[in-house]
Amino acid sequence: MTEPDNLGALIADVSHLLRRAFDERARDIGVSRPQWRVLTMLRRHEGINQGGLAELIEVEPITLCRMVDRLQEADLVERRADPADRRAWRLFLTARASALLDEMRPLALGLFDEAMMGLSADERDGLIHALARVRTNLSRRTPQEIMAHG
Amino acid sequence: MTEPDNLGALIADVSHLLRRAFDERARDIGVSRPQWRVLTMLRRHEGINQGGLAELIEVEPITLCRMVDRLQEADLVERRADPADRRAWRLFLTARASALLDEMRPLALGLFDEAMMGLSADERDGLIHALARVRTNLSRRTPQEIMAHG
DNA sequence: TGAAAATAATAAGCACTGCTATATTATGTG
DNA sequence: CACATAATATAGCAGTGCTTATTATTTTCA
Repeated sequence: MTEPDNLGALIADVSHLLRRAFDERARDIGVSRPQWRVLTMLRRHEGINQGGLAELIEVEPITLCRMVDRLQEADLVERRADPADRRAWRLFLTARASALLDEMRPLALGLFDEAMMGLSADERDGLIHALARVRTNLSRRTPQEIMAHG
Repeated sequence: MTEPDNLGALIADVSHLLRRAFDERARDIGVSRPQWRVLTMLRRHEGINQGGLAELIEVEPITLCRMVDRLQEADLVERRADPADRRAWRLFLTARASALLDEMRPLALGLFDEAMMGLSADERDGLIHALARVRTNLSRRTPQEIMAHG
């Protein structure tokens, strides 16, 4: 019964549909999926600098820089001067961002539950395990780094 | 060994990494992942009109309209007047697009193979099956439509 | 039959992703 | 001290995908 389906089309479709579904639900909150990636990663690494965070989410430093511009503009991220390195900013979530992440959490859980509807617990585990492997395969970071930081 | 990983972060990461990997490899060819979605879908439905194709790839008509603008500009898609409905365009791949899809094929297969490296045949089947289910869950189209058209 | 409703495509404009190439400033090393 | 390197930023490009509104055409039904 498995479709003779092409993994490429499948992941392209799923990622498109998931983005749409996420954005629909998050519209009132006003955060995109990539921004949410930044915020959740930052929550686990408050005080990190931009280069480090860029590496964690695997975008170019300039890309993160501009995302942070917008997140700062939206009062979600705060840049504080690094006392030890005058070139660098240290990044922090604002209170507003923490509140927003709390607000989004049930929304996200609901969405992912909806996405996995009809899959057994074993199938869900298998999916998550397989995706984690795919992530490792495509990442430029080492598996250890991913395990350790997200 | 399964990570206590959040499906949302996982799919967000995988879809980001896959986009990056795809775009890197497709750069010389000059087609983005969403454009490739349009072209491969169109190959199976030549002569369809814009509204129909928009529905198949699940974007708004205006979104597809602008994608077709660019694809037409790049000599990849041709708009022909519909003899039966003067409001509508019928869409066709150009010879250049067919050649390009042929060229991309091994590239895409290689990428997806790299993405699934280390997964057994059973795990790959499971992944594809689970993703197909997720796609159905998130789609606005009926499962029958998806099965029938892609 | 002829006015109203629906449909196909598009225009204008917004916010965003993510990139390359380059510049600025600061740090560290031989 | 000079030079390489690092952290960030500016400018500009091409693209996604949306909302709202407009034009032309076709369909519906009173």
